[in-house]
Amino acid sequence: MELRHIRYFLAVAREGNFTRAAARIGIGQPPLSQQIRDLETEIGTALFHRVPHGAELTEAGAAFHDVVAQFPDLAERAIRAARRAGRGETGTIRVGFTASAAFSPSVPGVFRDFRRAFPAVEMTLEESNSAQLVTRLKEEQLDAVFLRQDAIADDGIRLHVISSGPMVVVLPAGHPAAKHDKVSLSQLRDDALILTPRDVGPTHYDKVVSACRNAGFEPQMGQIAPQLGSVINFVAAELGFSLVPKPMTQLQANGVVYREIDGEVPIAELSLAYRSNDISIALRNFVSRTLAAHRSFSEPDED
Amino acid sequence: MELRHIRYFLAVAREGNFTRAAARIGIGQPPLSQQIRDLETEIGTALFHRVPHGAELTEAGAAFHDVVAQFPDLAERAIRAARRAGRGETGTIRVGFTASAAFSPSVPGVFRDFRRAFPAVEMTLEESNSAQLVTRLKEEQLDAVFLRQDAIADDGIRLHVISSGPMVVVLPAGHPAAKHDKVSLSQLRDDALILTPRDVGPTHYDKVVSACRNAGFEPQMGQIAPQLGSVINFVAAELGFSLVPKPMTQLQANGVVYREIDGEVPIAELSLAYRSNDISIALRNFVSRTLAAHRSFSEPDED
DNA sequence: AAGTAACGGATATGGCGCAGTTCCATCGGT
DNA sequence: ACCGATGGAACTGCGCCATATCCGTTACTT
Repeated sequence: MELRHIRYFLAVAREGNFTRAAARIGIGQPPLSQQIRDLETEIGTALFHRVPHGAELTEAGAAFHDVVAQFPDLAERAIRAARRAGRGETGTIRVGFTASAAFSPSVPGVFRDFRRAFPAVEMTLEESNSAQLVTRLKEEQLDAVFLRQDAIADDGIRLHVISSGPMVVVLPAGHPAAKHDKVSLSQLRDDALILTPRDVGPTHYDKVVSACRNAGFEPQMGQIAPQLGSVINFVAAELGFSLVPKPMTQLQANGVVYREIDGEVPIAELSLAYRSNDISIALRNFVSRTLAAHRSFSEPDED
Repeated sequence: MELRHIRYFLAVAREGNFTRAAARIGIGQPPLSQQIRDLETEIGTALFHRVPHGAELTEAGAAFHDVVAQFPDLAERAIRAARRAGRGETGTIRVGFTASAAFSPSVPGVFRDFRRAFPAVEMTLEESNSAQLVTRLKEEQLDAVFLRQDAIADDGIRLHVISSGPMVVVLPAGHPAAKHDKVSLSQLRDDALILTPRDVGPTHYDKVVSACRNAGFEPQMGQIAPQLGSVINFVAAELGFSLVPKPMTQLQANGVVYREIDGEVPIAELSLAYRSNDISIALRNFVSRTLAAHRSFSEPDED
């Protein structure tokens, strides 16, 4: 028995007449009659009761019909499912991001854009710190991560810098330097520097420490902030200052101000990282859309 | 796409290897490779990722597999359903019977036997009087009926007498004639005769009246009993006597005795009636089993 | 009532395309 | 170098479809 037999059977059942069914199918009435006869021989019982004006289903035919009626739709569904999967329109991708990446204007835009383009792809999001994101990426617990890092020392991971921008100073509102639109880092040589632990975000840590050294002073390490939100809170508590990527200015708090840096400005990169092997089609779509989106608005360079 | 393609696809998916799959199917590896290639061309996306040691499903292949994996079982189920229906192993039959038919030893046995032989046939049972059963049979509300009638004047209905037996007298325990093992009907010439209305069971009615006339007296019509159970109750109330088929003796009541008839004994037939056109296979099976069962124990004639 | 036409299914025959066989080349892994 | 696996090419046989025709039933006309 083939799907052809089922299609022919259903056509006759629907028309109640071999001749009309044959016309609808696009073959002649004699081969249709023969194909149904072959099917009845294979099954071993008549499916149609031939009458002068056509044919009616027998009880066996009705029982057969009850099961096979769904075949055409199922066959169509199987083909559509394969096609959609082949285009990456279905599947799952697990994306991680750091807190500061989330404040980037483009990252939420990428999520929104991708959901709209591929609503049937299940995209799960997970916020964590850079080090943990990289670990989970390597352990195949995540498929892609946005993080503020411009390199990952692992051949199995691809990393694209998708945007970059200046860092800014975040300091207490009552700080003398807060009166100025721009702040020279050297003005802060006597203040404590608040950072997240180096092991959770080494790239950011090292860039901030280098910026201070380039401004001529060794930073006095202040309170260690467990996460980014804590950095802002500690600054509000007048425990010191910090440097953050400019998009962080969205995170407003009482007693906190952001100021541009007068002098050499450290740059914060935003990157997309993913494993180089075993990329799903959905992930491939996600990466290419993300890179395309950032090519369109990351040129020319912002500063 | 045909079921052949699906069978081939599932075989490769299962084996992870075209050569082994071909061996399992019973064709060569090259035609299998070509058939899968044809399927992939029709769908428009690769279903397998060819690797040195065989083949793995792509995401499209996995999505396709999720839907088509059920096809072989569904195809088998359709064929089996058709075959069962063709053998009358499924379907519905609606059987009616009179109260006194139910007291026949064989009728419940027929129901039990048929249910065991064809558990998937839905058999519904309905008790009613003869006239109503015949009406419902003609109106296609019932498929077969057991009734105490030896003829039905309707060419569209087939009737088989499946058993017959003597009637017995039912009279009050205190009746003078109750002292004897056998009772001559003429002993009851002065007693009232209790019967169900003629229009609900004309055959029984006429046979009883004839029996009285053959015994030399015109019966005095007593209380009209709306149904058979009422007949026994009225006799218990000493309102008169009646004649019933012998199996009715199972219905015992205080103050009631059954006595065989001394002299010419009227006979009660039990018949199976059904329409002669449009017989379902399940009904055909039911009728043939009922007739076979009664041929085995209705010979020799009981009396 | 008889003859004729129309409708519908089934049988017979021939041809073309497809599925399967056989042989062999290529590639990757051991 | 050898082995296992896939895929290409040539060939063959079978199955599906088209065409012609027959048979049975029903409806219509005379």
